[in-house]
Amino acid sequence: MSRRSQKHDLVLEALSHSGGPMTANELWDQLRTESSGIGLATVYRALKKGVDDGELVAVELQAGSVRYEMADLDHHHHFLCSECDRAFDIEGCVGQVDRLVPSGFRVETHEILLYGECADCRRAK
Amino acid sequence: MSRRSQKHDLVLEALSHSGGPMTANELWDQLRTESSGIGLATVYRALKKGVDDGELVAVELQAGSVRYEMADLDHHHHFLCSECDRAFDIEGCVGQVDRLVPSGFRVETHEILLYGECADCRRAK
DNA sequence: CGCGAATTGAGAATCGATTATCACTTCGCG
DNA sequence: CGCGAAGTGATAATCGATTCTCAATTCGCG
Repeated sequence: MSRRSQKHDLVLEALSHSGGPMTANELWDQLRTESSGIGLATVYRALKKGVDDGELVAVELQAGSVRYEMADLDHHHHFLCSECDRAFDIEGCVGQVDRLVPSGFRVETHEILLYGECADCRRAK
Repeated sequence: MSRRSQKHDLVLEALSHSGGPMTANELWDQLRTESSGIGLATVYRALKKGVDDGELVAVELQAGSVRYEMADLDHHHHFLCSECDRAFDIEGCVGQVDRLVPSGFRVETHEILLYGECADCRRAK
């Protein structure tokens, strides 16, 4: 269960503490200024391996940016701040989502995405 | 209220009949084989103008692809087929979505996205 | 310590999506 | 018909995201 390398650990570590899914770039920004620093390529490598190993999942909330989150989280959804562009996890789920689907279709999963302004950005005004 | 050109009409026309939001490429594929043909650049121009004029809205359901739909549709959501990658409109909405949001956040809008297999793809098996 | 394998970082290369360019065509109108 | 403005299409250029390359570094282990 030990992770292969320190840098990969850094990435998974960061994701397990973040309050929401992060892009490669966000992770890089955060990690490169910390203690040891990290290269963008390494962030991408860690993310890819994480997904391959089933530890991470990719979430696509926007065109142009794939975010990643830990695969073992409970069912939840996301909030995307239109101001700072950060994504936040949201607990809970509304019921009966699946019954919206037209007959003949088969639902595998669903995503609920709330758009708006996060607490930090509201406070900052 | 008359639209500026035939080609722009073609694009809006196609979108008003599609059962869901479409990408520039999907529109191009569909329109270039029809009667008059159309260039990809023109599709993009029509989409941009449509959004600027408020007739179209962009919907981002996936990383890497922006789709467009008519702006005057009733509140609805989307189904994305994991097989053929097409998007479909879904009528209705579950209630109380907004109450999921953590305190301090302000929700402007929301999207519900169902993933699965569409009727056509299921039938084709 | 000392070697071979794996990891890393910086930057180049690539990739798909979108936009810009420019010569040609079409349209509105006198 | 004849002109100028607007629209169009093919393709080149651009853009941001991601991947590749390769030399340097670090790690596991005898």
